[in-house]
Amino acid sequence: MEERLARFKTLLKEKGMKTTTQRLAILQVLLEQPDKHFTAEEIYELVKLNWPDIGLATVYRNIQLLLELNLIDHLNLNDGYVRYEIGSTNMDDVRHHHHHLICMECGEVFMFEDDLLENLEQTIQDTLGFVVNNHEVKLYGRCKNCNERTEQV
Amino acid sequence: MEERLARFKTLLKEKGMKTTTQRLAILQVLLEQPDKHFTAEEIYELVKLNWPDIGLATVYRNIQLLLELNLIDHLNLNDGYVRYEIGSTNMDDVRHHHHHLICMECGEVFMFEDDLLENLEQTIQDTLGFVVNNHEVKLYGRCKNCNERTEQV
DNA sequence: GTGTCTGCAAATCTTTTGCAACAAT
DNA sequence: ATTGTTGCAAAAGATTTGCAGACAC
Repeated sequence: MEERLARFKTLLKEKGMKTTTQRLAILQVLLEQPDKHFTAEEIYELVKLNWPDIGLATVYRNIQLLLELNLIDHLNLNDGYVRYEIGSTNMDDVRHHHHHLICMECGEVFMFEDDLLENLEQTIQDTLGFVVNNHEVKLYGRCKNCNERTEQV
Repeated sequence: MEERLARFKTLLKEKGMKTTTQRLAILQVLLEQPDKHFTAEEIYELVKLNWPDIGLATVYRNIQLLLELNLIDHLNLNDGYVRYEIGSTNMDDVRHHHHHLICMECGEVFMFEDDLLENLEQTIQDTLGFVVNNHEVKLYGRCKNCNERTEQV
């Protein structure tokens, strides 16, 4: 957790950018709950708890920065908000493909890791000449809790 | 192609809704180019060619309707627009899972059919109790054309 | 004729941008 | 001291909504 903050500071220095309290606070919020998917507004509210003077525009600008530095990923659930979560790429550049299970009943989002698509990607490359760099998988359905609740009726 | 229009009219009648020229024109645009992914604005422009008085709000309202009737699907490329395409569910309720290959160089979107995820869905159901109804897969990379163009440099 | 639908304009809502003050190096 | 960054307010841009007139049935 701390290594990510340190890495962030290094990256900023390399790019001639400044290490501000707001920047660190925003990344910290994402780091603290790695399985959450926050909207910009939610990040704003959380940072405000410790830093009441932060502006929403600052949150947006720094989310953009964190995306460019590949420290966070974005997730679109098609509900009008873009959500953000701590990135999946480690320092050793091993990308853990994690995907999302979205419950259509309660809206909860679960994550799971899987590299099953690698065969498919090779097939696509061989047959279509399309080289796949990254993928995004979302599975929609009903989660365990919601299923159990229904069964009891 | 015509059967879809007929089906649309039937569905409208069943719901006590009216068959308007605008509604048919919008669906027609989507039907005519099933491998395109139009934004609302693009649909609006295309319908205007034959029906210059249509309003953008009407396009949005009827896209919503077509989504609810499951006649079209939406696609989000994270560029600020939602795109729409003719749905994948046939009259016989067989869902052809088609996914999207998005070229990060030229922006072109290709489609491919695949049901490889069915094993995975069963595994998820068995291990997590999450029942998957639908899925969305996007693969990002570089298309054949863009790869060939680079090789020649 | 009745009730839905349309086009227009205004409103909404998320995200971006301009700018003067401010803070990090 | 210099230059990037912030907070605020205004702008932008996609989508939605209210309403009076128009159209389908």
